[in-house]
Amino acid sequence: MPELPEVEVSRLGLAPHLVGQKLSACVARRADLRLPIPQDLHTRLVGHALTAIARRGKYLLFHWQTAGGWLIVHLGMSGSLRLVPPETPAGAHEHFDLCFPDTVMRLKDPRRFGVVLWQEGDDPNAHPLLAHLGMEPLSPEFTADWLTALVRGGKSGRKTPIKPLLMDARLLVGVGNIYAAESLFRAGISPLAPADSLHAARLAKLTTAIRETLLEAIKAGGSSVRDYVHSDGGAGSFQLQCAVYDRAGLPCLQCGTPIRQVRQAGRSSFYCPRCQR
DNA sequence: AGCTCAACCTGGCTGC
DNA sequence: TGCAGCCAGGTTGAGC
Repeated sequence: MPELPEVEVSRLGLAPHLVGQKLSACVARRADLRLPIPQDLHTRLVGHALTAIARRGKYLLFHWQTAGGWLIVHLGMSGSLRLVPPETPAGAHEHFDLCFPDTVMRLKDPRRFGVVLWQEGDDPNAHPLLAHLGMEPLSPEFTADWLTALVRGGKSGRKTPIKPLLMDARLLVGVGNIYAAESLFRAGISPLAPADSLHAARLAKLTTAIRETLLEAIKAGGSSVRDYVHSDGGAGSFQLQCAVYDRAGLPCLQCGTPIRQVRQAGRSSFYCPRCQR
């Protein structure tokens, strides 16, 4: 589930309940997810108050100022976080807890592609997994000029299809398979279009489309933030209507042409062959 | 340098 | 009903 909007919605839902609270326990029910879970988190963090929850790309960053570092959480493909009452028994695939006096933040991740890490010091971006991350699409620096320079970059421009380029976290963070597809539809650009074949005006449109798609998804999730964080069902509560993603063979909402599905860089892409060129 | 692909896991759906 | 096969919202490192 988790692309940038889902991570941001989680952050918005968790922060009011957790920031300022003192940690009473930290529980890891297994030694690793995609990577090992640091074993000394309990010792490091118990008794310290959570200072803030930030986000970089799809990473959630829990700042512990008095403990002198950051707890880094990535939800992978199947991860979700929710708040449960203390003493709630952990169910299947619920691998990690941050326990506070009044509530427990519980990480569930069936596929275990997620990550729980510790970064010492003031700068979470010093962590090797964060150090090479690209542009934040919701930052003011994400502009048509930036994207144009990116696709024109290198010796001869980037020939790669635009969709895998958008999903390359070293270039641009937070845009996964769903939002790449939806943004390209909104911009009227085929996912197959070679990146450097797109003129500035179309890239400007794409920049806007990406920002708007992400913001609308956050807003849609935001209206149900409490449900998301508190519900047992968890991740299902996002209301965003997809125009193309997972709609292979169904009529385009704009022109009625059947939505086409192709494979790019090992991932499914969905697009309208008439609306997107 | 730039791009594609396999691998990491489990669960859910489809089709025989 | 059972089971094999395939697919899934991410990321990394290897290989071409």
